[in-house]
Amino acid sequence: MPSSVQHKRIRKTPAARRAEIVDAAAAVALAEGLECVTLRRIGEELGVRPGLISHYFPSADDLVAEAFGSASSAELDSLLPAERAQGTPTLHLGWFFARAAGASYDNISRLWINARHLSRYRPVLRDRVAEQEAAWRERLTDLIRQGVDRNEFRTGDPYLTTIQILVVLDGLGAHANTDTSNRPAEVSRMAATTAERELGLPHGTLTRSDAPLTASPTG
Amino acid sequence: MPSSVQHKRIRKTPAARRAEIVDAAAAVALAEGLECVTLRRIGEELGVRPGLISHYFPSADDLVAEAFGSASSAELDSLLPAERAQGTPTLHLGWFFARAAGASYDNISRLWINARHLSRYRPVLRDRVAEQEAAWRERLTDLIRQGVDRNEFRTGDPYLTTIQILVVLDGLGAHANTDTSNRPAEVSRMAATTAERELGLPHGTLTRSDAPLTASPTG
DNA sequence: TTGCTTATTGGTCGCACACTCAATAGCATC
DNA sequence: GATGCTATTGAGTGTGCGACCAATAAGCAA
Repeated sequence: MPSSVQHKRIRKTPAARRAEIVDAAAAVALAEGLECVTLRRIGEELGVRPGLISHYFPSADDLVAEAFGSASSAELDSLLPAERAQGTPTLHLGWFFARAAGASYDNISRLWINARHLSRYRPVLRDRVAEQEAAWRERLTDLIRQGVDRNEFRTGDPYLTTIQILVVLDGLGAHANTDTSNRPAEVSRMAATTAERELGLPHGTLTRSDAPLTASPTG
Repeated sequence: MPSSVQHKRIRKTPAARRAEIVDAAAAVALAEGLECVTLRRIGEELGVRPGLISHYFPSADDLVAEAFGSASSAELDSLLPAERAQGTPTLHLGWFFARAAGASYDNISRLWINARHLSRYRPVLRDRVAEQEAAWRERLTDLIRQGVDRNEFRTGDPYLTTIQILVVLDGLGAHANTDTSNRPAEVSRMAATTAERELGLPHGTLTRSDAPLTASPTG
């Protein structure tokens, strides 16, 4: 029963192994933080020697950046799908805020704080953070533009509105590592409130309780 | 010329040495980040052996927390003085936003990101962050309450307004390690705009260009 | 089956970190 | 000027990290 330690080598294609490494790194980054994405830790996670991780990522910084990018873009796809099969922009925006205000979003908030801080020391990660920020901005802007086209939203500058919403969201997420428990409801609603104000929507439009808050807009 | 290395011991009182250590740690924390607050680094900063720092702070975590607390509370005193000798609440709030929106505030934003992230792993720091958050909230709430008393501001809930302002401020500060250069003016003004809206002030009241933006409110 | 490519291992090196503790020397006090 | 307290040193421990590299074996192709 040689199940505890792996002596038998398992040889995989570079593409498969690399994907496996990135997935593991993204999972560790989300659950424990980017500081825990080390050659040893990811190697252990996959039952593989640290040198192998080094082989696929000659610089550990690249792996950390890749872990963040992978986790972030996966979350973005889940939160704001690129192609929206069903539902109106208003509904999608409501779903977005419902999830972004929930406790399940805390891991993502933590990851963003983590990445924004670590950006200070790691240029590779800094570039990746900038790239992801652009991706989130673009995805949200697209949704707002579509809402404007359909006369659901009313704003003179969808891009500006997007940034304003994201600033509030960042501000709310900044405290993911501390309290957030005894936070007034008006504060938790701030992102949605901002969106409603800037998009000319009646107050409460984006936080209707009769909407299926937990359901995925595409599923 | 034994000027390069210090072989001569300089013996100070515990209180003086401790204060010296905390000051150096706070400076390093602000300039280079809390991760750089190490026994070696601070010892080198003071021309002293690392063991001495260990003597005053048996756990390095305590020093890191102290460094953050010291830097944060010093900045708070400078930004929102406890006793305001001159100027109205409106003027003080204007000064506050002027400084908080400037580039010189970036180091503070960086420090807060740093501390909020590191809180994830260090309970001692987490407590200190919570303490400082409370202090900032309290100081700003006091200012707003005073403005309400003098009929300069109009809000039903000074505490809630305070939190809303701080959330926006946190959101703006979150990007201190990345771009912030090509940020629309409306975004940079968001904190002041939020305050004006929530306090019933005419738009522009808190960002008047004729106010002495760089002067300290206490002299 | 044989051979070859290369994915994977195992071991090593240097570095930075916190922490411990006996030995030392500055300085106030007498 | 001698004495005692203790602030300060110096040396050492153990851990975890990234990086490097020769040796090995898995699995495909001939």
